[in-house]
Parts: sequence; C-alpha cells; structure tokens
Amino acid sequence: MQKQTLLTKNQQIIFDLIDRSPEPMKAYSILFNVQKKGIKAPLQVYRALDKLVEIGKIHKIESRNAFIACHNSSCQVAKATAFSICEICEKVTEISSAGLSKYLANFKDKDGMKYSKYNLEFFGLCKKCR
Amino acid sequence: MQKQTLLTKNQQIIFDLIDRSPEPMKAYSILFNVQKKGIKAPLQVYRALDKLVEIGKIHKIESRNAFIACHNSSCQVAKATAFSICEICEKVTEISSAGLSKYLANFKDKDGMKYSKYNLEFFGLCKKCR
DNA sequence: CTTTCTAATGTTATATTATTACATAATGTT
DNA sequence: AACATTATGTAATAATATAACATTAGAAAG
Ligand SMILES: [Zn+2]
Ligand SMILES: [Zn+2]
Ligand SMILES: [Zn+2]
Ligand SMILES: [Zn+2]
Repeated sequence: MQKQTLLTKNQQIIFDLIDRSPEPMKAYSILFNVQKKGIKAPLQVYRALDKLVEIGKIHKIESRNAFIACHNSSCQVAKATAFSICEICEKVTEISSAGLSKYLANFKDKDGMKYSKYNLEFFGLCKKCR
Repeated sequence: MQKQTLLTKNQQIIFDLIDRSPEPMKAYSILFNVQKKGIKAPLQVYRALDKLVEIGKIHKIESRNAFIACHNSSCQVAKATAFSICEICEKVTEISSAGLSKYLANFKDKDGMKYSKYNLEFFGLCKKCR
C-alpha cells in the first residue's frame, strides 16, 4: 500500500481523466474512457470515485450525477463545496469565496444546530449563454 | 383541465402521500404505495413528481434522490431551497432562514454573476443522534 | 522474513433511478 | 367546432449504483 496522499493505480487513472476534462464527467462515461486502460467494471469506477471524493480530489455535482476535479484548496476535504451551474450549456464552476464559506461554515439553524458539511449548487446562465 | 393551483388526480395522490410521510420518499417507494390507487408505472410517478417540483409543492433532495413536501412558504416556487440532513437517521428538515435566503439570493461570484436559483444541503447530526 | 491485518482490486450479477417512444384522453382557447 | 396544450396509460429500455464473493498487494508488527 501507500501513504494517504498517493493515489492507487485505478484512482490515478480516473482522477487524471476527470482532471483533464473541461466538463463534469459521469460514471459510465468515465468507464467507457478508461476501458482501454484495463478498468472494465462499473464498480471499479465507483470505488475510485468514492475514494477520490472522500479525500477531496474530486467533487460530485449532485444535481447532475457527475464529477469534477477540485481546483480549490480552500474547500476542506470535501466538507464545504459550492458550485455554479449554467442551465443552458451545463458548464460547472467551483465557487471559491471566503465570504460565502465563512458565512455557511458558521451558519446555525433555529435550534442552534451547526453543521459539519454542506454542498451548495447555484443555477443560472453563464457569461456565454446570456 | 384546471387552473394552475389545482392538482390533477395523479399529482394529488402523490402529493398527499409525500405530504403525510415523516421522511423523504423515493420514487419507487412512492410507486409501490400508490399502486392500489391505480398508478402502475414509474413514468406516471416521475411525471407527477416533475410537476410538483416545478410548482414548488415538493422538493427533491438531490443527495438522496428523494422528495419531501414543502412546508416553507418563503422558498419561492422551488427557486431557493435549503435543507439539513442528519447523516445517521437521514432526517431531513427544510431550513427557513430569512438571513440565509437573503444572503444567498444576493450572492454574486467573482464575475459579478447573480444566480436565479440555488439548492443548499447541510449535513450533520440531528438532536436525537448527537 | 513471516505472519497478520487492512485496503484495493477483479468479476459477476443485480438493484435502483430515470427516460424514450408512442398512443390516447381530457381540458383549455379561439 | 376546431385547434392547441396538458395530462394520462403502457411497454420497453437506458442510466446510475450497489451486493456479494474471491483474490491480491501492501502495511504493520514481531
Ligand atoms: Zn473543491
Ligand atoms: Zn452556459
Ligand atoms: Zn420549500
Ligand atoms: Zn438523526
């Protein structure tokens, strides 16, 4: 095995693919693209995705069932994520706003409950599509 | 047909079921529960769900692929939703916070982009599970 | 270096979630 | 009445995700 920060073979193959993609990738599209590298079954993909999400290298866009690489060192290991999603071209951008993350990290509900994690998805039209 | 605010037969059956449920319901669980009322196919359920989401009577919890009835008049027709989700018992509560909704409705990203819609999911432990 | 433990992998089958396609019926509009 | 729009019924299938079980590779400990 290896240290925490190093990826295993399957994880690395799948991370590289997602990291190079200009758009979020879906699990079966990932599967199709890595079959030539010997990853043949959905479960191999899902297991790598689970791990990559867990360690914060990628994020899942829940409303799209798709995955993007994290390019935001301040989203602390997948515990605080925010995205903007264009409803026309489906472009997804990770939002990194100190103000927003501070506001949400400190948000307490009526019962004074604080949360350990959040995911926020904004929808609208991107520059190009307006 | 009927006016905007009235539900059709299938929509009403499915809304009533979700509205009475103490927890978010999944599409095929809904299907199972309404089969005795004559709704036999997944598509009938998904069509009603789509419409109910569109008019703001229910919301989809994206991270769970489940649906809950809206009990918050201030979430303007499904355009601004926030939930708290317990990671142990899976209890979901719609958050209604004037401060939060104001903050998010006015949030602008670096490019000054404003968004027409958002969905926020907080995760943590509910009172009972702590 | 050998034993032991754990995480990752490989493989098959299956479960769960959601949509396409096409036909029909009901309602709204003029 | 004629037409447009929305909802419904039905069958088939696509897309997303997990269960179960066997095996392998590396880490940890003595
Ligand atoms: Zn990130
Ligand atoms: Zn766009
Ligand atoms: Zn609501
Ligand atoms: Zn709980």
